[in-house]
Amino acid sequence: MLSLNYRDSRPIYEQVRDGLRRLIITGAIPPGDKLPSVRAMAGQLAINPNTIQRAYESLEQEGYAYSVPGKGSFAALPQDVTDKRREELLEKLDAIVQELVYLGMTPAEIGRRCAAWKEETQ
Amino acid sequence: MLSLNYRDSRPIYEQVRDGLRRLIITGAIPPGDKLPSVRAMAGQLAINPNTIQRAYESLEQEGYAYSVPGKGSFAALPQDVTDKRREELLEKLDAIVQELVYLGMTPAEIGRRCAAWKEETQ
DNA sequence: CAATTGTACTGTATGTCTTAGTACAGTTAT
DNA sequence: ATAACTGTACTAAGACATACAGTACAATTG
Repeated sequence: MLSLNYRDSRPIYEQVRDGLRRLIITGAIPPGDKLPSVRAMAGQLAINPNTIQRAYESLEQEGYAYSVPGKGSFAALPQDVTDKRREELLEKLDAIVQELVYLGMTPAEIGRRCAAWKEETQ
Repeated sequence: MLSLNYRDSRPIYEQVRDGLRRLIITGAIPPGDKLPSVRAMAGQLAINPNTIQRAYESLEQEGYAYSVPGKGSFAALPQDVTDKRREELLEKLDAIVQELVYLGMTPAEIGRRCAAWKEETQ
């Protein structure tokens, strides 16, 4: 379900959170579906349950999950959260385009590359 | 010349390095030009000289600068470094496009936005 | 009742970041 | 030559984040 990269400079709990966010946004984990329990996820990834709990807390604070004591944690994907995420990504997109332009690429060239983007190439 | 954001989660030395990289890539600091001395830069930003030295070390390791003991540190922008940077940025671009597509935007829509990018709007 | 769930603690170990201070060799300007 | 600069290399200390270990409790489920 998820994999950790210990060469990555990002903390483990951020890798877990970002990985789950990706699975939720892509629909791999539909909203309402139950996430693995804190202890199960920790055992599967061979890390401390506290680290998973922290990842779930962060994910819940972002709006991509909610937890019910005694029942479990569940995926969520409300409209306002996706709207906010889209704005964040567009800001990053603009910054990257700007630097690419300074590095010699034309906006049209970058635009063609984005428009030609295909899911199966990823 | 540069500004620090203490709310930013990135360490200071990375902010300095990234800021200088940007100034060099955009041409604000032409290759061969002298960067502020470690101590001058530290005084201007009101931080420790060690932190600036670390930023310069990192910048030099990336290839955007070179240092000469007794003389100073200087900007650089060799072709192979810009090529590598462009590859890094294109990878990030693809990842962002992928997520934007899952969030409902079409590749064509994203492509148009990039193609319409204007420097003066930044 | 027993097992599982999320949650909340305490404590410890480790690594990174930053500052402070000192020192040395090379370069530049006086 | 002398003084003032330059990059560079250390040590030491403190603050902070990360991760792990262990324990505990209330709510839910079988």
